[in-house]
Amino acid sequence: MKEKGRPRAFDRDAALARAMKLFWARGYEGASLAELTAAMGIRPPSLYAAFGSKEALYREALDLYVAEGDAGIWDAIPIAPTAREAVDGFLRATAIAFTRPGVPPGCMIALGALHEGEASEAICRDLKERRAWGVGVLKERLERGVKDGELPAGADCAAIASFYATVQHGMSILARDGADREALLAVARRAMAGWEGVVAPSPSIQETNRPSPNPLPGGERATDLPSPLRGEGGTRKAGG
Amino acid sequence: MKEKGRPRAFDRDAALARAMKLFWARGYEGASLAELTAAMGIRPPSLYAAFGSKEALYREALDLYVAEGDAGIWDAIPIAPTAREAVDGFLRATAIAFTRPGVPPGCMIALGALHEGEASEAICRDLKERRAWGVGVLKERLERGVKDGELPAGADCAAIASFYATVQHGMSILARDGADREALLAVARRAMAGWEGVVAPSPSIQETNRPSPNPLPGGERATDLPSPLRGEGGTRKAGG
DNA sequence: AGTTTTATGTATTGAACGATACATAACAAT
DNA sequence: ATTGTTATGTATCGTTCAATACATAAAACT
Repeated sequence: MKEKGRPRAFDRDAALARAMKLFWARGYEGASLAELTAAMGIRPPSLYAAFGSKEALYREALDLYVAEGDAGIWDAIPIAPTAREAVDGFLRATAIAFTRPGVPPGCMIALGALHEGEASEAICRDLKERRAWGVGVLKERLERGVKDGELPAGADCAAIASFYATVQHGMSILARDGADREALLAVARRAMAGWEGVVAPSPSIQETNRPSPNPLPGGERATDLPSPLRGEGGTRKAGG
Repeated sequence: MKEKGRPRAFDRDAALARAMKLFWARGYEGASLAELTAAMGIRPPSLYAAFGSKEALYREALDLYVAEGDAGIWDAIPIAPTAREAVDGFLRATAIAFTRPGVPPGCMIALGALHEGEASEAICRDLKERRAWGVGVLKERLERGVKDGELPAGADCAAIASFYATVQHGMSILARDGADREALLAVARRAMAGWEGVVAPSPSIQETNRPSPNPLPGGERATDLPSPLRGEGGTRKAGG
């Protein structure tokens, strides 16, 4: 049975895909209604009738990105034969996905809205949760690797997952800087080249905890707040 | 000798520091003139008289960030006794700097303007160049490590530098997600735990190049463009 | 045919954007 | 005191923002 009323004159899915690519390229705030409607080939009332609001459109765009825009980066992780191959495949797929011709470089979820006060706060939270979801996917596969005896019993799977997710997030910025596929694959290879050390338990004690005398004169600068950063309270002068 | 005319009634350096922190927290486009003037305690004409424009203010804010806002993350790299300690100190300093109380989490340069079409294009380029500068600092220290015999002769210093810079960029996003200092230090430790593998020549051949049968059915998804992403040309209907 | 329902195009809304005009205030030089 | 110069505060400028009012068009239902 058909719908009542005048039928929609545009392809909703196609318009959504166009919107997704624009949000992907420009971020949530960076994509204006004028640009969106132009890219989607429709006028504002059609957009609002079909999607509700800019924010609702963005959420649908995010869902579409997860479903079809990320090239299945995460799909192979749970079913990879080993944790190592899971992470390796994940990073390789990332390098390829972030440099596909015809779509914006980098990850829509990693780059979508990184500044506080930006977007609708709810969108920032949504993106953050989706990033956390990715870490969880990695973590679960790593934990299975421990159960399988592939990884050492004391491996900190949450920390390992966080590390590789961090590498992947950095690859988004690398891609935005114009790095080509080979450059991203090189990063992926190097991340995997460190695998044995990364998955080893307590890398802090095992590898990197020599007292390490800070060679910089005034070595506490990294913890102190330099003068221009200290002032916090309002020093406003002569109220209006 | 004093200046002619009415003297400035506000502390230019303090106002710039306030502007820097707001740009740092919100990004270039995310910081509005209204917010900036409120944070700086001045009115728009004073801002334009003292700094010229929002863009010029941002450039000065960037310079201030590099001079005093990044907690000297890069300063120790050239003078560290070994390349390994240089990178280790760099990542540790990053973890500390990105989680300092009182300043926004993450890096102003990494997060400042990541979307195309955003900002003034020139600012995107400026930030990109500053990121490339950081990679260069790492690369030069690594090359000295090769000369010193600390690193293997065939080490690809540019690729190693790119890898660790990528990790650092990812740490900005991790910090924006609210990760605490210990979480960032854990990432830094794991990045260093993989050091031996990362700096080894040709990690692709040595470690990670087994044929790796893609376990995902339809394994080419990562290279194909799924249907919603294919349409590129304008299919606009019934022009206005 | 007439009513109901939904979609579209034109035009516009109030708010926020970056940036200024203008009169006045505060200094140096004369 | 007068002039020249720079800074400040008030009040905007024109533009763009996300979002709609309204009349019309195109379908289903009666």
